[in-house]
Amino acid sequence: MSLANDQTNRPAKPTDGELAILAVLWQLGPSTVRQIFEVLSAERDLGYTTVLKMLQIMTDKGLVTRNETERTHVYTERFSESDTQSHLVKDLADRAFGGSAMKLVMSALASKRASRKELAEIRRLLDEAGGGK
Amino acid sequence: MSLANDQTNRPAKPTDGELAILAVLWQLGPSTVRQIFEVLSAERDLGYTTVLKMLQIMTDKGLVTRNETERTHVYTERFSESDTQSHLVKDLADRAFGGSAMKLVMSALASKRASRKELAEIRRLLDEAGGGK
DNA sequence: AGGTTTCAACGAAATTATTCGTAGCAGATT
DNA sequence: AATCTGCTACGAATAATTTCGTTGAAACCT
Repeated sequence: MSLANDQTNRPAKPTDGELAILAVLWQLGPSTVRQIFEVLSAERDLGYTTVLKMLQIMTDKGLVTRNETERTHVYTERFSESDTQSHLVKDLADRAFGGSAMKLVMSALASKRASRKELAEIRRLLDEAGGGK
Repeated sequence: MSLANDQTNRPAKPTDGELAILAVLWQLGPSTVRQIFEVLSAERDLGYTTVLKMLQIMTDKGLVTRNETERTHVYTERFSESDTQSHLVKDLADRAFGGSAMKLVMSALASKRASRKELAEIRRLLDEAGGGK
């Protein structure tokens, strides 16, 4: 049996380049290489085939799926935005906050400004979390 | 003039390996290669000279400083734990949360459990943030 | 003094990530 | 049909990161 392309489990943390592509998919939804290239190349200088290659690698790793029914392939994120975000937060908490997501939260709150709506949402989540005790 | 070892500005985001070393420095304070090696090698398999080399690189990058007055050098973090953490949080917010640290906070709160003391601390920070409005 | 241990420096190999040129195919245009 | 355009596949170059073996010097111990 082949070992590549198995990908039943969540793949390793996306690299910076991969995350940049995922972020575009979160914005646009399922997209072609060209659509992703247009967004990314507006911000920084990179070639079309670079994006293509990365998407091929991400497909191998299982980070995205590819619809090949049309000649122009369409790529879709394999894991939801919030799911991936949670994993990234947990990873950072593990590596930089001794495993404490709450310390991470406090660090973020200590330096950042929040809108009224965001503050209300945070309080709500806080009440939920506190209610379980 | 030499370009290496200038390092007046904050260096780029530490790599995963570098962050692992910084985390040990946060735990132990100024440390020798051997001390750091002992901590890291307990968790994963790596050689002494690997740690040494990384610390030499981190010194070049300006992530740590080195005291060479004794034969056994002593390494110290160049930026504080909380400063580095803030930068990492901001970086993740930029890359994975469209620049919103508050979305990051909400993601962390949505999936994590907090202790009573942590919740109280978060509420306090929240009140401070809200008070400015 | 001679042998052993501990250390920093260095170079380089191995691994992982990023970048893109080239080739070939398919569909559209002339 | 010949040409042009847009696409995927592939290989490979480059860059960044991680790894560690070897060397030589300093400190330590008979």
